[in-house]
Amino acid sequence: MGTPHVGSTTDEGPRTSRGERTAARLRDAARTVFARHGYATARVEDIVAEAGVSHGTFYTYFDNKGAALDALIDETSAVLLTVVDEPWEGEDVAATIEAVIARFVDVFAADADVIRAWLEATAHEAHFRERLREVRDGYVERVAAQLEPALHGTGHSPHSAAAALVAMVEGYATEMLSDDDLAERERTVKVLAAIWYGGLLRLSGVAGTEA
Amino acid sequence: MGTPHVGSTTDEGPRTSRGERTAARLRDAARTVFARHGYATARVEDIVAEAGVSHGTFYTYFDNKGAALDALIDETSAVLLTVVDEPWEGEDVAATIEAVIARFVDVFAADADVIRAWLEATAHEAHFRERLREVRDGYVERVAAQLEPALHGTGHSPHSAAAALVAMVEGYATEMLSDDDLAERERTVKVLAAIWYGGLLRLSGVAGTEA
Amino acid sequence: MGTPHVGSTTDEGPRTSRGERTAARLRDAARTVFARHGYATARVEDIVAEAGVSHGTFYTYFDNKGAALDALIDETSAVLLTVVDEPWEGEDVAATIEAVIARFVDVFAADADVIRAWLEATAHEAHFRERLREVRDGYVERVAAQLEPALHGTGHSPHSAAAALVAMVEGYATEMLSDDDLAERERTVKVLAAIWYGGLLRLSGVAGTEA
Amino acid sequence: MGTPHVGSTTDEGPRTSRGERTAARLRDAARTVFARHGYATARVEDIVAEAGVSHGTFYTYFDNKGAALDALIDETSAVLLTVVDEPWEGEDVAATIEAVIARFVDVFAADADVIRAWLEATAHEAHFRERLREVRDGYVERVAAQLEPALHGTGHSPHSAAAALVAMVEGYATEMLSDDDLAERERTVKVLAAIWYGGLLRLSGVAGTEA
DNA sequence: CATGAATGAGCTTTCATTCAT
DNA sequence: AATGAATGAAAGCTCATTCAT
Repeated sequence: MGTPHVGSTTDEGPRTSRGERTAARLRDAARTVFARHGYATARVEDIVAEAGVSHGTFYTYFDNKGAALDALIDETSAVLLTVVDEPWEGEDVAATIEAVIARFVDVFAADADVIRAWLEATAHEAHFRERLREVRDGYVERVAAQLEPALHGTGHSPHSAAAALVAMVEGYATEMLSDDDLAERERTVKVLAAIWYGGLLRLSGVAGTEA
Repeated sequence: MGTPHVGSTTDEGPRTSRGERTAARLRDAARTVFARHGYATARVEDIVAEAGVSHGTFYTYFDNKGAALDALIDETSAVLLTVVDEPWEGEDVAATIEAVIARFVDVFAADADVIRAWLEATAHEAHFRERLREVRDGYVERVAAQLEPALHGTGHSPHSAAAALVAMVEGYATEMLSDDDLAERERTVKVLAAIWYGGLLRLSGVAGTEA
Repeated sequence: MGTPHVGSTTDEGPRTSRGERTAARLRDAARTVFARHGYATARVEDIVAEAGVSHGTFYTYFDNKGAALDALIDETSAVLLTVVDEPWEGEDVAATIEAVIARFVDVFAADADVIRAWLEATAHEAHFRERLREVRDGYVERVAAQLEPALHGTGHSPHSAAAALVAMVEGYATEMLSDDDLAERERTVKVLAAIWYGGLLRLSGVAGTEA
Repeated sequence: MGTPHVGSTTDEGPRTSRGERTAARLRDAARTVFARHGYATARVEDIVAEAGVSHGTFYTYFDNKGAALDALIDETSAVLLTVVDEPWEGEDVAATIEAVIARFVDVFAADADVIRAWLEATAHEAHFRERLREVRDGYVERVAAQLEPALHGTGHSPHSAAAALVAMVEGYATEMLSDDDLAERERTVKVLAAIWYGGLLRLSGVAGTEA
């Protein structure tokens, strides 16, 4: 929130409640417009039109177009980090995995628009590439740490395994999931959890000699 | 600019061998530049500078920037469809899966630059969105058909499972793999194959009650 | 470039008085530049230089070059239609004709620059062709209606006669008249009026057997 | 024919009969394309496509686009000058006038496409303005000379009267006449001749006191 | 704080013309 | 003579950003 865009040091934002309302309108508008056109193609004019404010007002709240995306990413990555930091261990491993995946899928589904714009922006701005690496490395490492004991001595890198599992969840959730079909979401979580769990068993050498 | 452009197969092009050489130079240059800047930020001027031709020459071969990406996608998707259509069945299921994944990872690694530009372009041009859906649906369906027998009666949708496994391979290969470390690539293929196979066992109900 | 453009009445434009001033400056500049180079060869850059504003400002007020000509045509054709609608009948036919012609010549002389650009533009844009036809048909029909009684039963079409007389006045006024020589203008009006009146007599069969 | 464009001193053109054929094809094509798009908007590419030759061939025959129009104007103005120089006096003045007008209208109708392109080109190239003035002055002066005796002592300038009558015929013929309706053409000639003759009577003071 | 006119660098695209083959 | 690829100087138009009000 308010984290300035790269190179900027001033904290954007309003001091009054009227200003807070305008800022919120602009964030919402930016999100809508990024979802509609993508980040690169979105025009500041579209955003202010959507927000119902004048052109100049945008720059009262953001240093530039990138800062608006940054503000959205602030929120999304905060939520993602929260999810990563939630407790993970549990009696029933399969159920724990399913719970973790469900939480991730929920976040991805809720913020898919922001994430897609973010991913797109990584293609042309190093700043967004870095922010993505930072957050993604965060949860890949967290997952890798969880996998460590199970993979110990198998020759498989926990990091690789974590990256693969994360790629699966992320890719499915951001690109293939329609954001309103709740039943589909539940089925998806079950499939992802099964693959994750079965994959882990196989990686750890516990199962998979049959069939 | 979100503006649509002409179809995928450009009728532009040379009638002489000199022209063929120029066209190839432009395609290579486009690829290099898209890899460097992303699609949206790439300028035609960058491409012609890289190719060592004049500005106008670009338009002798392509209607616009999008047409250049289309030409690259033509090649990449042809290769992808070839991989999809290669034989799939084999005595040893685990080995077969590993072989298939290895082929996919090879293609993705080889054409990661094109694919990343393509993915980015889906954000602002419907045309590229459609081409991606077309090709991706192609291999998701192919994979789903393979999974069908194993998942029959389990309540899991072959399509979802296929989408998840494909997302894992695609995501890992295009975003997390450095394109020159061959050893890393081999380890990765083993991990992906293990997850894929173990996940399948679990999905099909064969294994996974242990642990 | 033969490309069509937006309608005649631009919704572009200023909401402030400063903007109104800029718009007027641009209209004047466009007129000057069209007079100097013709429509096709005139560059937006010439217009903004003449108006003393930046390049982008032009597009705040007009969608494109054609819209600037449209704005000028709006004014000119409004004046022309006014002249057409002024009273026409009078005691002395010859004097009435002279008065009407004088009014027309005045308008054509005053707006010859716009009209010449307009005529030129009809060569490459259908839109201007249509606007011309609309306005010209307007006064040709008005004149034809006046001639009707006199030509009744003569076998001559009032429309043809009107078209011929209008062509004479239009052609003379826009192409052959220098716009500052007032004495020349007065002599011209007398000649045109004499031809018009004598021509009518002859067409109506009243005179012309002599000589 | 072969008169080079302004500034050029080489006589364009072919030495062989094959070359002559190509030149003719290009002239025809230029005429067609100028008629379709106007002079400014016509592209050399359109002309060569219409002629069925390659791009470079155009420049074997013409120094530039203007030279192609010049070649067409060469033909048209030659015909116009011929008409002007044809005998003019006759027993029956009214009949003579009608004959002269008929010849003019025929030429204008036949070459309306060239003339329209020529008129348009006067808007942006001084060269064509000069050629037009030259030819037009030619027949205006010729007509003025004919009117001289009749207008002597009336206070009306023979030049003005000639210019008005020429403007009428030119304007009507190039802008208002459809080029294929022969009956319309005949009626038009009668109307123009009547106005011309009646106008003259009036100008010379012979008639017009009635009505 | 909000407004919206003004800026101008930047990018795409076009097309007359040249020239090696 | 004919070809068509290559050139590069123009334009046109867009849009992030600034700033006077």
